[in-house]
Amino acid sequence: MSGKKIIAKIIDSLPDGAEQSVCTCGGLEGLISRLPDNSEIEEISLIFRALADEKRINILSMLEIQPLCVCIIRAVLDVSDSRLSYHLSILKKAGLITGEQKGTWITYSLTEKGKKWFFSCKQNME
Amino acid sequence: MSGKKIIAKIIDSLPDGAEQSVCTCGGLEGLISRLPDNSEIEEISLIFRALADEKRINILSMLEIQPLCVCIIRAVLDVSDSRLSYHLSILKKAGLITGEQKGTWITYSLTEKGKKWFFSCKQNME
DNA sequence: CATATGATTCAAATTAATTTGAAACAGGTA
DNA sequence: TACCTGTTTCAAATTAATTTGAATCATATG
Repeated sequence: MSGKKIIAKIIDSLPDGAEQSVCTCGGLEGLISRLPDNSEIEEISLIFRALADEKRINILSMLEIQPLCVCIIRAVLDVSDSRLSYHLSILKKAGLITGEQKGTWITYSLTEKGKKWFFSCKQNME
Repeated sequence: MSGKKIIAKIIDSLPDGAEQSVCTCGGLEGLISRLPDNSEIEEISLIFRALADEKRINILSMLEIQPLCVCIIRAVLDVSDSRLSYHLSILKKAGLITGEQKGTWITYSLTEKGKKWFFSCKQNME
């Protein structure tokens, strides 16, 4: 079934007058065409899922002050090693932080992406 | 146990040299004092949890274009009524959208908060 | 090389979020 | 009133995220 036909079918299922209410954007078709594409939506929600945890927000808050080794983060947050590693890995996968080995220790810091997102978060909370 | 004593205990548990690495922010104590407080952290993660879902990002994208009734959103996203209601309720609880009854229909739109967060999300994705 | 320490990985258990379908609710109309 | 339609609510089932503790890895040092 073609795109046009699918849209026609959707419109058909709407109550009377609903389609007309979509007036400023080229109807249902215009609406659908202006949604972000799937890969972008996936990337956005990967980042938001990474940000959607209190421990991880605390980690970002600490790293915004200065790069820190795992043991300091661990001490401040009072969590187990493996639990902290898990949260760090989520932030790393989302591209918000990066870790650099320095001898035995690993020092984490915000990436540019991490700084950008955390900064706008802070702004929006003001 | 007092705050100072707790911090002293934490420092005690750190490997040699770790505390000295926290140099630019007044040591562990300075670090802890600069973390956001709990209520703020909770509010932030409520918002991020609301944003951490692909359907909900799509909903916000649609509402950014114009206010829409439930049946249009439902048609575009192709989800069941109850599933859509669930996602709308999450966004509403986070204060990102608001619904206004217009006759039989309910029209949802972005709140100021919703616009602010969604805008900075778009900016960060550029 | 053996050992110690900082950090990660893995699988199992727990907890939280999402989906589903049935039932209920609310406004409009005959 | 009774009914229809758009929407929400609820409980049960499913799926995803998080936590836990043991095992492993990696680097430094005796």
